[in-house]
Amino acid sequence: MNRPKPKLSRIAETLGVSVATVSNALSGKGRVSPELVERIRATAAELGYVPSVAGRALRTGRSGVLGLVLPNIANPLFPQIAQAIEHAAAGAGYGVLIANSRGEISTQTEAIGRLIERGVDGIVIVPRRGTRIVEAGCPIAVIDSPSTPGNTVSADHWEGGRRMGAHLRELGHRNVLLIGNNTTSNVQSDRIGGLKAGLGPNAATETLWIERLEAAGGAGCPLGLVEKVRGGVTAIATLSDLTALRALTELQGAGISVPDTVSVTGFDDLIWSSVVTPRLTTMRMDMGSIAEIAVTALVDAIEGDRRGNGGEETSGPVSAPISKVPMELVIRQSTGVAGVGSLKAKNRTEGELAS
Amino acid sequence: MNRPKPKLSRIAETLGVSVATVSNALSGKGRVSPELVERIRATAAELGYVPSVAGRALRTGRSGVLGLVLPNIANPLFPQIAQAIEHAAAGAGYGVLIANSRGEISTQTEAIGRLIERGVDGIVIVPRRGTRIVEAGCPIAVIDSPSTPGNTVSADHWEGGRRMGAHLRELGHRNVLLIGNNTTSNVQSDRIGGLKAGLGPNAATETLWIERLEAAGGAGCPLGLVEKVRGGVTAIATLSDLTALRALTELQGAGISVPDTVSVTGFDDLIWSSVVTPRLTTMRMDMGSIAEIAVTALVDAIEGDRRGNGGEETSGPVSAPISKVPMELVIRQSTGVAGVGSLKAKNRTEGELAS
DNA sequence: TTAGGCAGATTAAACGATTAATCACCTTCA
DNA sequence: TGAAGGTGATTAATCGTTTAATCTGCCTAA
Repeated sequence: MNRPKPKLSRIAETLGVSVATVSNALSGKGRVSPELVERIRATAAELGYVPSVAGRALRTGRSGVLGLVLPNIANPLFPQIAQAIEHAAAGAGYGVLIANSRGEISTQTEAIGRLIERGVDGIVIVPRRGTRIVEAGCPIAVIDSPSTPGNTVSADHWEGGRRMGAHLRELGHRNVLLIGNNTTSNVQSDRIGGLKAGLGPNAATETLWIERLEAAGGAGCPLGLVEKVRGGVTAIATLSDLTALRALTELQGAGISVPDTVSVTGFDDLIWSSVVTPRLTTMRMDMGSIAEIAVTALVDAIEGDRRGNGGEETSGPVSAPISKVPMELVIRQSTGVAGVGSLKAKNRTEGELAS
Repeated sequence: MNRPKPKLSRIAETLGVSVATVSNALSGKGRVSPELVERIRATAAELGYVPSVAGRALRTGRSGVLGLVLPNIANPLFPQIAQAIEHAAAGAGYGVLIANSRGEISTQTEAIGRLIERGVDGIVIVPRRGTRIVEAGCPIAVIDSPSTPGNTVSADHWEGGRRMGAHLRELGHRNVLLIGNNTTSNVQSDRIGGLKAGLGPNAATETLWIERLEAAGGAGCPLGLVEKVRGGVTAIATLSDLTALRALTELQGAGISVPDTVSVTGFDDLIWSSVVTPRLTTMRMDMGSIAEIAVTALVDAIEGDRRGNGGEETSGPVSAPISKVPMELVIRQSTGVAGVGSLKAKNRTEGELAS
């Protein structure tokens, strides 16, 4: 059991051929007779040969590693993104190096720098809202929103919003409260725009921004939803499942029934959306497709550098053939027909504990 | 602006010295006169020199990259872990390559293999429950539970449970429902054990396992908490915030007040715990310390290979001086004194309940 | 005076893979 | 018979860094 990491030269001397031939056989590039290729493959497998990434990287100038920069690694959406990117990258033969930018814009630049120093071939980045990445010294795939300049691919947030709005309209909701986090996010503006379009011109909407509310009331302060419901709101459409959850518990804690009295919707289909009671109606992103498109575009740019355009190094955002990926409406239990259990009917319905 | 990636030799010829001297000066290893070191440092900075990871890796045999394997990348705890590990690794000068094992045991082995092929110097792994990692061809830091053999470091889940139990006992709870996911997790057994110890011998406890419940009732099925509360349970201690959330909404949806009628506790302090109403009392892990200890132990093993024990390569789980990190009790609004708003009191005010 | 020692540099050999250039040999056709 | 062409393999250079070994003066002590 004394095999100190077999290298090309070991295979070569085992078979009595040159390293170059072994390399050619394994990569299928040079001219090697079919039967020799077969023998080389066999002994390589037998010896458990694993090419040295370092050696290859040094020679070819490419590391086979992609960087992944996320705006806020603690974001509950992160697992989905990371998993999807990792999977897509692995499929294309790339590894994924992570870096977080902790929401700070300076840290984001620094994180990119660290990745470059580590020799990544390309970077997938979900930019901090309001940031625009232009240059970085290597190809970049930007996942933000279709309305962001330089965006490579993302979910079709506007259309997602529109369909969610339509869903509520079809249920008869005409007085809807919209809740977002902050006004500067392109993703959130897209969703809001779509939501309003889907609800149609006959619906009355009001928009609440949590960031503003908390600036006054402190983090985690009540959103004052009970008053809104008393004021006639029959549906609350949030721009994130986290907010939906916050709304849901605030309402339930006040004894307001969801969805009988008021419907609640979210966005993103986060992990808990399907375990809470009532299970959350939400709009899911197809992270798999998004990741696949982003990684493919990136890899094309990386490998195109070597082949096609002689020496013209891509450096900056790449573009993909498809840049908007449809979202999927997941109808569960938190939305219902408007007016079923209006606040007046509340006492009667709540009495039936066993229902 | 024509700087095609300055390398050592460029600095060398700019100053008219040899590459070796430059290398020595920059690494502080050989013998170089202080003033020359200074000059070399200066021109290196001026030229914007960045060492080639590939070249260094090839020569030293070390890549400066750590692998991170997670049992289920979709786990809501993942962001915290990934962020902490990435931060600790960056502090030690290492990058982090991610790999997910999608919960499958075979995928976990395969993920480890891919990391090794990419030349990682060490691996941090949160093993799938029930798995035991013995060998992998490089140093490994295992983050599981103190009662797992081969564990490197983890939170003190038992003590965390004990303190949570004590908290409930002090509030007067003597009839407590425990909810876990599955019986095979060491982490969960530790927490349950501690919980029972903390509640003391005078408390009656019953344990619910979600995995079993769902095997019969389907994923996301009701946990039947209302009946338990009717049966006299005054507190529900869950082994995860996700479960706590599930319990909380199930109770609230049925019109049961938390914490007046029943207290609910979680574990892990996940992102939403502080935004739901009532905010969740939970037990937080110090992921920062855990990650720091894991990475330090790993780096010691990696760099010790080269120096101390000549040629004796560490390969497999490493151990750390401190292996149990205290958890922090976060008391918020979901726990209260037992018996404040018992179901009987509730019945009297709100009228009789059906069935 | 000279051997020894040391500081401060240089030389040169790796590390493992890729690849352009070259070579030896065999066919084939003029 | 000999030149051209093709096939299958080899040679050798190269990627950028590290590091053991070596070299060159110069200072000191015997």
